Amino acid sequence: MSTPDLSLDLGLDLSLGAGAGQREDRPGPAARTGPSPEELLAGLNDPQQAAVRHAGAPLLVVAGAGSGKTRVLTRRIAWLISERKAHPGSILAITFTNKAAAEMKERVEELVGRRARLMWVSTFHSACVRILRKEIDKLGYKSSFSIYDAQDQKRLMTLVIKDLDLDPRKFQPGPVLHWVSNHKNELRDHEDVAADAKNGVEQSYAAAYSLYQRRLHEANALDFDDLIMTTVHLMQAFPEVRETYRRRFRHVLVDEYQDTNHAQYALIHQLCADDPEVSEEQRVEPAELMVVGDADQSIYAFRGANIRNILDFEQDFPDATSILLEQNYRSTQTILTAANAVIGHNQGRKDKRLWSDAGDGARIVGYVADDERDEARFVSDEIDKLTDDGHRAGDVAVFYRTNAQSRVFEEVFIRTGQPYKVVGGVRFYERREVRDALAYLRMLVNADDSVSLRRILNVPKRGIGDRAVACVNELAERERITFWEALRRAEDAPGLATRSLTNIRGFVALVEELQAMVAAGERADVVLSTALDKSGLLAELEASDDPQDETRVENLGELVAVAREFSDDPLAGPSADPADVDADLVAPGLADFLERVALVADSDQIPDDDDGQGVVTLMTLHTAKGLEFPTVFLTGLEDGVFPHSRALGDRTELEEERRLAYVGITRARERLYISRAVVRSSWGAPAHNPASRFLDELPVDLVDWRRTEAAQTSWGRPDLAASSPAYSGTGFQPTAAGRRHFSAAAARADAASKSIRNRSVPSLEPGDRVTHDSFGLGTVVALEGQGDKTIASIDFGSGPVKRLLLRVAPIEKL
DNA sequence: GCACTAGCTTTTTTT
DNA sequence: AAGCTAGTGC
Repeated sequence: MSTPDLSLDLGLDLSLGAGAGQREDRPGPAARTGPSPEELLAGLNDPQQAAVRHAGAPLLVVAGAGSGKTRVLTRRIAWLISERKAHPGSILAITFTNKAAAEMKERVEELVGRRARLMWVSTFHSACVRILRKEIDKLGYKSSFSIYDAQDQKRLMTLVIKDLDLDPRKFQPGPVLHWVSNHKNELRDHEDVAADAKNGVEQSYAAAYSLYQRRLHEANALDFDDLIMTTVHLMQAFPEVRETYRRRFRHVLVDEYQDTNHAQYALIHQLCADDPEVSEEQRVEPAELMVVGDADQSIYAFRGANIRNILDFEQDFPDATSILLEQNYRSTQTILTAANAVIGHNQGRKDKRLWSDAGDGARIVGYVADDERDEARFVSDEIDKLTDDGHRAGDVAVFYRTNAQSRVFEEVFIRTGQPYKVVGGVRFYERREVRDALAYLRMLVNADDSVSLRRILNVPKRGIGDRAVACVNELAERERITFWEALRRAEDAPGLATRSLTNIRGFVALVEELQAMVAAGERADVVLSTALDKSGLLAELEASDDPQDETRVENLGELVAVAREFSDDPLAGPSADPADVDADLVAPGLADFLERVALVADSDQIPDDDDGQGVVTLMTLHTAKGLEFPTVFLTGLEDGVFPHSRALGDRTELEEERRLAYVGITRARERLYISRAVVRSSWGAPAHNPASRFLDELPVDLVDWRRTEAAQTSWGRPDLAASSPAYSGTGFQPTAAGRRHFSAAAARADAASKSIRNRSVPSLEPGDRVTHDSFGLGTVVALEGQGDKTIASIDFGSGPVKRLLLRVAPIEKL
């Protein structure tokens, strides 16, 4: 098997050319001599140096939070290239996000120069797509395959369940897909699963898996899990493909190894373990493997990550050695002690204690809020104080367990004028109009993509309804052709109305015109704007008087801008192997753009730290992984919220929540704030949540409680609040989550409601002037409800009229 | 074929 | 609180 890639870089790699180091336009990175060994090891402690220098046997680096693993990874790659003369094209580094990949590449490039671009630094998914684009024709797919995300999967699975006539109450697309996903992560295809089905229910699930997979294939599409599973199956089925990549990648590095699932493990194993199918004389030394991870930060078991991969590394790869990094360079000792204390409550973990010589630093600040709004106000006030003291807002992050919790922070931050950015949540690429636009593009690249095709067939409305679709579908099935082919031959469709036929012809003409543009290699942004224009999608939204559609038009404009930027970026194409001859010369195409869009992660959207003051970043704890901030607010520490209610009854899930807490705490460099709300409205109704059990696991003396429950509930009579009789039925419903803590929760709730009742509800009338603790001066517009359920609508001048529950709102009548 | 509505599920975390 | 489905009336 040849290794063509390795010889192709010379034309590109200016830094190897004679005298290239003298070029004055690009100082530093491309320096001729490259870094000295001393430079590459500078500032690293002993175990870090050992990890950089290690050669030979598989290596596990157990890297505690903040122990400098990114540095170790980048230095090691630079070391491989510059000291061990590894060819950059022979290095495969797997990171958890695209952003991490880009940063790592950049840093290595700073160290060893431009030829670093030949490395593969990417996520598992991107790397697999890259391989599949080249090889998947061997499995009967076309290289232009679509990548289906959760929404596409759901749509397809819904159709499958319907087609199989399964009881929709017993078989919902969500759970079925989850089940399918688990099997794919275990590398079990639909045939394996069908063979093992033990009862009727399992047979139905297996049948759904089967048909779902067939539909995917017909649509020339793969879902997220397929990307990994198919790559592994490809290598298993085609030894020559396996050998190509085994020969090519001499060094494989995997970050966040604790979050790999079985399929990802198998992929690594294919590349880095001995190949039993190859005879002695043909045998190639397997690639050198280094994996980096921390079992205490494993937080993705819910999507198939297998913590055993890291725990069993030494058994899985014979001769493996491991290195432990315990010194933390990020946080104060106070923060680390807190983190150690919490994670110490997990059972059966390898003991590991982070330490720092950065000093104790400030105590952790705690706050018990009345409700989630009060909590957000506290956070906002504290950020205010911090920025007054000269801290940058960009150094502050607010973490929460679920995306829905971002809402209150947004509302309060808008009020207080605190600039912020929410990472993740309702994602840009998941908005309806954006998905419509992308569906056009996807079916232009891959006309078999029936999910996309069906999505846009009648968007905007062009008079092709269910009836017409059914007729065309019938034709497609009868003639065993794709839905798109059937559309083109719509005149053969049985029972199709003339009117529908005309409309379909119009649609087909539109698509063919756009396809011709794509075939001619037109830029992604140009194809996109033409599609928006000629389809009438944009016109329909512009003509609408729904105010939401205005935003939609803006979003589409934004999408065109993203596409333009992408098309202008010569390094953008993620699917192009940088070692391929002309990869550097060919502008990224429409397919590359779609791929980028399909594989973006939330954390890829984190704003770059520009030199200004920056803005506060809001995100879930999961998204926060791998990041660090000088100041961190860890919010919603309530049993039922964090830990999440669905984890409360299960020890392993609870331990995963605890690891999530550990991740959250260890993101903080200098200041950590923890907070919870006594009352939190979720799903409309307010609920009383007991304190998170994780709070009890923190050493008491580390936390400076600014406000405690006693302070808020007693209203000057702490003795009474503490000893009040249990639950008095004032509308309080203990959540399922809180039931275990029933008596404590009940006592707290009772105390809380007492304090509220003790507080005077101001009697107001429309027209009254009031002040609100954070919204300021306002005018009462209307009142509804009676007694302590009274809700006042108040206009605070800026923004929409607020509806506030007087019982809890911090309002004073003027 | 389409617009409208009532009712239902949904949220845990994400590549 | 919002999006999606099924059902109904035009």
